[in-house]
Amino acid sequence: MKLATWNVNSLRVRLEQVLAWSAEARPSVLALQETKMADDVFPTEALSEAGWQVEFAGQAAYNGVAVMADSPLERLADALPGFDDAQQRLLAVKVRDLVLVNVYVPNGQAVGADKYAYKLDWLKALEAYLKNLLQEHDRIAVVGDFNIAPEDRDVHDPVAWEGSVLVSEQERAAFRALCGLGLVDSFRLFEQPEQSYSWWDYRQAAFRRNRGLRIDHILMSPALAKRCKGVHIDAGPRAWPRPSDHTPVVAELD
DNA sequence: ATGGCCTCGGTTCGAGGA
Repeated sequence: MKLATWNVNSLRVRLEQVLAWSAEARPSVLALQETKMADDVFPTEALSEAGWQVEFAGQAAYNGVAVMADSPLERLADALPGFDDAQQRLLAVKVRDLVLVNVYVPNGQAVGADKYAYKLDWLKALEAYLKNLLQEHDRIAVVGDFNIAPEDRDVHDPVAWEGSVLVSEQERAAFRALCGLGLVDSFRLFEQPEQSYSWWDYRQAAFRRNRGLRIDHILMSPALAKRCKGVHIDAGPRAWPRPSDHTPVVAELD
């Protein structure tokens, strides 16, 4: 089975691309971020006509997460427990024989900004939530847009980016703390092309010049990682007309 | 280079993203 994640930067704008890509790639589970739409306008009908079961937790204009799958979905959580958050950034479901936690981690805007503090607080609450979840379940995948490039090799120009938001040491430490719970960055379980990225700025012809960051991730608990046969970034949709600035990341599991 | 580009809400531009 395939497990995929994609920040679509507006599901309203990208619905046809999501339908096209999912029909071609045939993931069993696809986690979406930045759907940017309220639940009452979510395109349930178009997706179910294409054979997908869906769960979603959205809001107008910003944020919003959703999961589509070829199998029944059971919602476990649509917010971080104990964290007062007006923004829809998390959706945890049971699907097939695993627990999927779909996250849209805050961007942080700039190191030291209020939004940066919110990002770090959010990541702390995520860590606490996942610590508990790992005590209850063996097979867990934590996927989505983490807005963190874990290492310099995940950054096209580490010198230019040094210390800035998405790569700062505090953000990277928060990412490592998640790995410290036993979760593994599944992409790095396998040999990968150098300069592999999942996001490219819309400006400066960044995609054509491959000036990107790897900030979209699929973390796996040990039991799930054992079943992982490969992970790749599918940069195809980033080259389509009117693309999202992110592209799908795909894991293959036994 | 103080930016460049894209999406949204709601107007004819500002906020937010990364």
